[in-house]
Amino acid sequence: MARPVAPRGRGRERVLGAALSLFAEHGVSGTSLHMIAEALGVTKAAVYHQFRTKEELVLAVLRPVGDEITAFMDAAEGCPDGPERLDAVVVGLVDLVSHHRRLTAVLRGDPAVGRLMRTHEPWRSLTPRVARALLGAAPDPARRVAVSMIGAGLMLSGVEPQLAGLDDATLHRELLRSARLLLGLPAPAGSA
Amino acid sequence: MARPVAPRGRGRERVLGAALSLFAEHGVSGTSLHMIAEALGVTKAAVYHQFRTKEELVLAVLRPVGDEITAFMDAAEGCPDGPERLDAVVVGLVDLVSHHRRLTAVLRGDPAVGRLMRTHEPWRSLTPRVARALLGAAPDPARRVAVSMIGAGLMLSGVEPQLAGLDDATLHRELLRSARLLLGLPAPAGSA
DNA sequence: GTCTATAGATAGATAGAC
DNA sequence: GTCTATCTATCTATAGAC
Repeated sequence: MARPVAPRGRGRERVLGAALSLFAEHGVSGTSLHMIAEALGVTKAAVYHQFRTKEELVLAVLRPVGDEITAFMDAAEGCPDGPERLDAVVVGLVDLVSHHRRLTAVLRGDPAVGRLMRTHEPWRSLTPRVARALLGAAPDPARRVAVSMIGAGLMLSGVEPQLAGLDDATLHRELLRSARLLLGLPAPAGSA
Repeated sequence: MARPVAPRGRGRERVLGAALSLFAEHGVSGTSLHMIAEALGVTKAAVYHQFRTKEELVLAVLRPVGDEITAFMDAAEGCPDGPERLDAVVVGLVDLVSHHRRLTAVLRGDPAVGRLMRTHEPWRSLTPRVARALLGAAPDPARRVAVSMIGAGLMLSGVEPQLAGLDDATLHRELLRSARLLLGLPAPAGSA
């Protein structure tokens, strides 16, 4: 409709890349538009040409993660409730962290991002869906704590210096093992 | 020595309490001295009378946690290296989180605090001590991931909404169970 | 698409009166 | 110990030239 076909050229992607790097290092609140512009060798005004507000920029940075979560949640909710669906969600989250190691860390940690996610789609509806899938219908305290630890551990693993040396495949394998262990999920038949 | 006996009166404690609440809700970077002063019904200048800089205030807020970590690390390092020492450190950390539920969340998450801890004592020397005790001499990837998940899970549990309803004792029990599970530590004989 | 320039708000921090 | 007042720097955001 009113949306011009190609508002997202090369410039837009460059801004998103620089913003992600700086968000991961300094947090969203600790990153100014001046810092982003400086990293690109341009001025703030050039960044504002691509994104009308900082909020819009943050949401654009987070968007690939939201898309991927939506995709695997749609798929997981296709199978009946139970351990299989739970495992599918866990695998989806671990895939996500492996694909976007620095990006996922932006989600947790900064309360400003948390507020953004509580007020904007797709996060507003996505967050409860994921929580519900992991917790089940009537979670006991043990399950609540396990889910909390998995969420925190997955999201912060992208910026944990101790894990920086691990390659994606190793990180994926060990995160999945730990998450399944916490949830009491058996390793599937095909795994080593 | 040169330290006057009572620089820390009631006013100082009030500032620390308000700062902690706001740090836990908005993060350190997201909390201004104006917000702290407003919560106390005073002006910024009154806060600056108690703490010369924001950095000094943040370090003062974190101090009780540093003291407690120092104490249990000193005790744990008294016993020989091995599963017993490891378990002692884990118990110390879980105790800590239960004692200072909101406070521990300030430690992780905000990169500004991370930088502060890398440059100021006791954190500068304390952080590697804890990491070394949890990781052991030659940690494999599995151990690294488990330790990372424990660290993230413990520290963020204080602000996780899903856990807000749990009382301290329940939180303590379940965090300890999960942490031991991840590390392959057997529950001690006396536990239920 | 990028720039200069600037507005308006707010940050951390200080000076000095009471 | 708290205040008013102020400084300086930086923040988000906008206007308008090139």
